[in-house]
Amino acid sequence: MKLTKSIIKRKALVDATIQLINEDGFHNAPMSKIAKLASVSPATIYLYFENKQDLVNKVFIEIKEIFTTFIFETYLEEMTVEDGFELIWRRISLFKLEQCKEAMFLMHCDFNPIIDKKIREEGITHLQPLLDLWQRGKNEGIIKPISNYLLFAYAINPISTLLIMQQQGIYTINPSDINEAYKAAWDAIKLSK
Amino acid sequence: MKLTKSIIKRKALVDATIQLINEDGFHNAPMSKIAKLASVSPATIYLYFENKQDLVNKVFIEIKEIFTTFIFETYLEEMTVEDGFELIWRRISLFKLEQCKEAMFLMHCDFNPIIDKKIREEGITHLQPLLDLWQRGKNEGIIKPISNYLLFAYAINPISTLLIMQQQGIYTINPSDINEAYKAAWDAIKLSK
Amino acid sequence: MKLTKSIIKRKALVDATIQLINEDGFHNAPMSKIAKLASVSPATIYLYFENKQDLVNKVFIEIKEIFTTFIFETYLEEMTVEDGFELIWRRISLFKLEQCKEAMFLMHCDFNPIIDKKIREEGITHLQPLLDLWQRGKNEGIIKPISNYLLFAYAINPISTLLIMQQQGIYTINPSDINEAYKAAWDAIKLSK
Amino acid sequence: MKLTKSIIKRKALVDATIQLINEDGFHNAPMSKIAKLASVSPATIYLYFENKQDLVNKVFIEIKEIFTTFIFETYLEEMTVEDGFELIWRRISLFKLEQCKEAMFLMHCDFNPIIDKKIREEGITHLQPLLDLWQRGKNEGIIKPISNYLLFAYAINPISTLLIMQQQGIYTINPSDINEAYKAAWDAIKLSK
DNA sequence: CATGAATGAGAGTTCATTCAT
DNA sequence: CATGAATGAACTCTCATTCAT
Repeated sequence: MKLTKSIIKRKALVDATIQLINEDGFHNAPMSKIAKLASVSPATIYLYFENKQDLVNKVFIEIKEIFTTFIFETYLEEMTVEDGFELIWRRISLFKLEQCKEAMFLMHCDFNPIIDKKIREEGITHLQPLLDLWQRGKNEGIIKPISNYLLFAYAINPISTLLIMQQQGIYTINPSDINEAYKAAWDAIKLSK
Repeated sequence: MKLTKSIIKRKALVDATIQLINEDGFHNAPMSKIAKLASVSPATIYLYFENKQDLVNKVFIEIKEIFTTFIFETYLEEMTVEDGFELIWRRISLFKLEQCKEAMFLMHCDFNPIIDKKIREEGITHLQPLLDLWQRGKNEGIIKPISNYLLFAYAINPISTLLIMQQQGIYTINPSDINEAYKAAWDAIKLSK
Repeated sequence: MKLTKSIIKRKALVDATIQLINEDGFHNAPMSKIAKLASVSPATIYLYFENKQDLVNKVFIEIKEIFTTFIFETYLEEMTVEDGFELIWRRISLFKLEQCKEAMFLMHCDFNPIIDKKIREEGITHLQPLLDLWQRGKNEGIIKPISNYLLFAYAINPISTLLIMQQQGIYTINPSDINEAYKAAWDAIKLSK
Repeated sequence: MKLTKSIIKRKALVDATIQLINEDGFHNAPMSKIAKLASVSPATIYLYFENKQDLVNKVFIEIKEIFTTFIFETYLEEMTVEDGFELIWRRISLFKLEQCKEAMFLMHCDFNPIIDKKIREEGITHLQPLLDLWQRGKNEGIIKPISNYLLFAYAINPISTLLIMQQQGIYTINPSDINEAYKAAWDAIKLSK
């Protein structure tokens, strides 16, 4: 796979978009600034993307894909519910902590009306293998028989809350937090006897 | 008497700001649109607020104050840790579900760089009575001995996640969810023997 | 002559106008600022003046009248040309140095297109007694037989140049300058044998 | 070649600025009007200048430089004091009469608080060769031993007064005036035996 | 007479987008 | 493919003026 000049430029644009929207918000991330950070002309953006909306949409879709691939990369359907959940949970946390620029960008888009409604309406369907695992857990009496959205809100999203607070400079996540966070996530959704 | 008119106009501006920033984001909520929704001239905004930044800052501070007052209104320090926590938790949920415009606006501001850093840096200090309660819970061996930020992320914030998803039209919270959510919150932070 | 409340307010407005236009220029001297400095409501200005243009025009005319009255107050037509000129010259200088706010304001208006053309077209006709004196001086062979405008430019206006430079903070007029200035003025216009 | 177009547009903007500020004053010379007179979009101004203040500052500095270069272009330090002074004086007059738009603009800026203080504080230092000449004249007992600012006010600035009056339509400079003006200037500053 | 509140019109400025090269 | 120059539209904000009281 040859990395032509074009691909490099496109990548630079995607990275610049992520960085600037994270730092300054969608407003205050003008095309000219994005272009400058990517070291291209503003006009060049329009060779790769239709317009600003399309740029943000495409970046969102691509990053989300990378995220989804990453978190399920090591997951096997044969795993037990608890093992599978922990694995996925730790992959998600790993991604959010190590690729936090990308993770922050996804959260921005989830929350702000900056990407097209249609794209955002997919909701949590990209987590399908996790949803399937939870279903299995419910069937086996291991996971609470509650809505997937509740499970998501209590088991998956809190780590994002921590990340946001860290990004805002009001909290610093330290290594032991991760284990404690996992414990809390599991306690929140597991069915106690 | 003379103040009445002013107060009405100011209130209309605050409401318009909340609604438009919720719907369209800070960008795409131009002063002219805010003015029109509040049925005043754009110039009138500047009689009540110094500029757009000041408008958003002030709305944030005022709504946050209303929120904080509301959630602790019925709380008494004599309550047991578990009773106190449940009470506060339910007041928070009640506010977020019934005054969801205001709640959404607060979340917008917590996440986006649209209000001044100094104001946002207060973090979760406005929840002081809850933090004190948690401290008591930790001392009594009832609450997990983990960071308040972790407790917040797992016990308080998930309800916001649900609200956002509902606002986005991808989920509808139903009455039984609230009880299940409370159970999950408590399971996540309580110290099991 | 009773100083009613009205007259006091009008005077305050005139003074405020002079001060603000001197300090900040016509632009940057908004009606609201003028009103505030005069301690009245913006609306009150319109009880005394038709609009901003009218305000500036009237202030100009009134100050110019005060100036003209002052500089000829002690002049007698029986004086010799040289005595009469020196007397008027020194009265002009005295006014410009001691009532320099008012003097600066007149200069502003002479130079800027801020007062109505018709009013400014009067030119130097308000100096009629001086022009008459110069005519006498020309007839008597004491003053150079050149245009009154030239005489004005060389004998009267330079003191304004000094005042402006002082106001700008690039020069400080000291007492001996006045005598030297008078000497230069006289040398410039007197007819040498 | 590529720069040509830019230089043309920039020049048009500078000219438009001079003309409009002369005619209407700093106030009443809105960017939109300047743009229209220069036949460009308002936004284009901001490609060449940071803002309105910067535009006026830069125009002032550039015109002043042209003026200074012009008036000393034919001057030689070997000249006698009287010859040198007459030469410079006549170059100054020539510039003010023939490039009167530019000359008027410089006067506007000298008088009004429309350019930055720092730039205006240079005062008459741009006339250094003339100031040196005057010093020589004082040493040789040819020029009155008085402040350079007095010399400036009486020998150099009066021609501006005439120009202003002409611009205002209340006087018309005729050719013989120039010689008479020079005579008056010299009489005002030369030391009589 | 006097006012504080209100505003329409227009100021300076920015920005997503286009186009000649 | 890539660009710098250019722009119309829209933004935030100001101000001379008015009006209900």
